[in-house]
Amino acid sequence: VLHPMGYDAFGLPAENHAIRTGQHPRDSTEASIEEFKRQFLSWGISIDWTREFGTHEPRYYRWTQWIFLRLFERGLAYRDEAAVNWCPKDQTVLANEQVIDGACERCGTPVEPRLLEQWFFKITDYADRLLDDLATVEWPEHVVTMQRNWIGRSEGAEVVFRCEDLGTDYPVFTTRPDTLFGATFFVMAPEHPDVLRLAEGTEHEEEARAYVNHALTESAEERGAEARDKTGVPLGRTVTNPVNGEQIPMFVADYVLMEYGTGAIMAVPAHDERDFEFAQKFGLEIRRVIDCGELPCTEDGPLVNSGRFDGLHNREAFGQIVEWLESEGRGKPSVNYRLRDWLLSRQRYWGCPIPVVHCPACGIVPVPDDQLPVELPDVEDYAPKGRSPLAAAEDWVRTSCPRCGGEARRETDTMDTFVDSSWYFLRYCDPLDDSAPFDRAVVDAWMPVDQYIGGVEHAILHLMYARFFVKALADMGHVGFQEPFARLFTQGMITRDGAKMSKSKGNVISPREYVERYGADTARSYMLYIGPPEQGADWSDEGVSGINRFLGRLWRLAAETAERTAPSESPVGDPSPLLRKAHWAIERVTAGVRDRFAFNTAIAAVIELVNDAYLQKDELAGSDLGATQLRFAVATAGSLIFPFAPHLGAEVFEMMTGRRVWEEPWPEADAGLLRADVVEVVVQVNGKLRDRVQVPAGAAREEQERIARESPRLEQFLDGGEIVKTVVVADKLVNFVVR
RNA sequence: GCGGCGGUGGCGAAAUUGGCAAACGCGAUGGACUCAAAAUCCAUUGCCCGAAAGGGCUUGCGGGUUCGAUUCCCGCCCGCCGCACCA
Repeated sequence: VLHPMGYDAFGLPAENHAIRTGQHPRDSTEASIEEFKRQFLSWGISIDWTREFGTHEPRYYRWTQWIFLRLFERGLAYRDEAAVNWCPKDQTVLANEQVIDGACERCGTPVEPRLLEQWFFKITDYADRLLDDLATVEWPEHVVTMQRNWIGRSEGAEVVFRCEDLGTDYPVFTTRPDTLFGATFFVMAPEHPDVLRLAEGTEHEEEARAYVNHALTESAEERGAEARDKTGVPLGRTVTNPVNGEQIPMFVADYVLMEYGTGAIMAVPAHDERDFEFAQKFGLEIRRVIDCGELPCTEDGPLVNSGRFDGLHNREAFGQIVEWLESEGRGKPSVNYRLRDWLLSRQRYWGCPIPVVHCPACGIVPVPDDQLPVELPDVEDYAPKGRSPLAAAEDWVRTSCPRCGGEARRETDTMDTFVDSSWYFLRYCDPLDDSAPFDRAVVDAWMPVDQYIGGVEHAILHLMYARFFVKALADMGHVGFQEPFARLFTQGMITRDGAKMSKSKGNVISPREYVERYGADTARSYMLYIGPPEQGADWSDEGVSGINRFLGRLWRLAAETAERTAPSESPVGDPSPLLRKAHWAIERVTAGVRDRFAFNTAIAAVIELVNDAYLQKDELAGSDLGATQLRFAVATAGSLIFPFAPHLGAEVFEMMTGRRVWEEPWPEADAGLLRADVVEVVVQVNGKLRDRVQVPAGAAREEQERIARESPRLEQFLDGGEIVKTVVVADKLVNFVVR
């Protein structure tokens, strides 16, 4: 098992903290890392420290830049002007994935649209593979669903509507080509470049201009507000519906989005709720073309009012209409995605510099590999101002063009931190390599990660970006696998009074306090005992004392046993109930941890073992045979609790055996001792519990039924009725069905 | 609206494949030890009726399948999370 530790150190939170406290982000980041490390050590967590690194170290980000250049060479990193999400508080651009309900993920400020030159990764090229390969990983269903929805693949058709007045063609994307005969109007997004040109010279020109201007100033949040009334303005033009030649009116309306499809739609009010609402408001024709339910209806059914396709089921008409359009040159099958390219440039200081220079003669020129890393320079003022603070480092910015040698300027944007974290797991495999990001043979040996663990908050962002990086690296031959994380476990979050812990809310529980008060063993065990790890929990102090008491009990039991009994080899003689319990606990802990991450019930099993030992210790300590079994049981409790409470577990084990638990193999349950000789069998009448009887384990069905039938308490419940059926479950239960 | 997860004692929770509902812990109550307290140890603790023996009820609500349902199916209610005018 590779057990590394590292720090995703670049980024906005680190920088904002530094600005607030007036320190250089490097200093505050490194101080935080020291504190983290000190805590990990005090918790007694086993980590391979030879592999430790931070993503802010030049030795690491040199290779982040190297990967960027490889993506650039393949056209997977490109620069483009785009309407982007701008956070006015953090003074930076955000990725789509970092905009939550129209607000900045980091600070909650509503984002504004801005048109800027930015760097993008072409993740959309991988949309289909990112979607299809979800079938090859063992991930929780909800995470797979979230990724699938985020990619948002829709199959449909592109259909061309022609505006005869201007002589221009407008393609639209539709998932419902079967409803084309019901298209009674046409709508464009306010951002569509042709909108104002279309309205020009018509009676609606002024109105359209005002509408577009207003729409462009609105934030995504305002515009996307739920249950908002449909608005729009006619453009005074028509387009031709290609299936029937009808002239249908054009509108501009903000319910159509420029980012999706072509920024224009055909509207079928009879079979689309949004178009229906718009048509009602503007008094437009609503024409039914599918015989389904009450309008608007999106159900299936036979076509009507659809010319020669009448009577055909809409699912069949779907393909036939597209085929016909294609033969006429007015349409073709098409696939659309919700996924957008990944905007990776940030106008901030504390990030990995983008390794390119801008040359007046050669344009954008990549920095050659042998000049990497492009080191982040120290600047006086790194507070955000809308352009990157690096632009102020004039000495650093001015450079020569690697291609022509002339004067050039460095790129001053830095990378989104998600770039840094998209390949760190590869570096963990080979962290000391200074000649390459990693050696392919080493990475291929370790990867993919057999068991990845993280919070659901990474379901889309990190987990999508890392998958994209691995696929791109695989295509370039740098790695020999397609998916980075074979199995995923999403642990829950520990909240405080139902809220996420945060310094600004002042509701942070520091583990340090508990380590100091109770010791690391109690703090660790309690965290794991509080509930199932996938579920998360609200923190409460109630219960910490229970675990602390238990560990104290185990300690005193070991001390007393060491005093009262002599060291011995493995237990011999007839098994006591305690010896059986010890093997039962081995099985519970082993299977629970291995198969289900059921740490809470694993700890409960060890508690049961210790409780039983308390009740049986006086009896067992009295005989030589019993003493060996008692020692074994206590030593077993020590080794089973070792993964959770390592300090105490190791001490207990050593007191009982004189050996070091971490040098021993994990205990194995003796299958023979897991099965009792006599089992308690439940006796039911009509499914109701009426008695319990002792039956030899593994008894024949007839034998088990006979013993149950002889139960003295049974008679009153049979009450003279006739037994019509008897259900026997071996070693468990007998149910008499009485009429 | 769509998708996902969840709802079990006073509380955190457990129940492996449809087979004893509530393991384990917290809290509470009683007892032992102590001058006393803390710590520790022992016992009781789902709800209702009953002096007890015993009986009845109980996994958000209503149905269903089954000898038997916390578990499977159908229909609701509530909570949390994600997406959301995606054509």
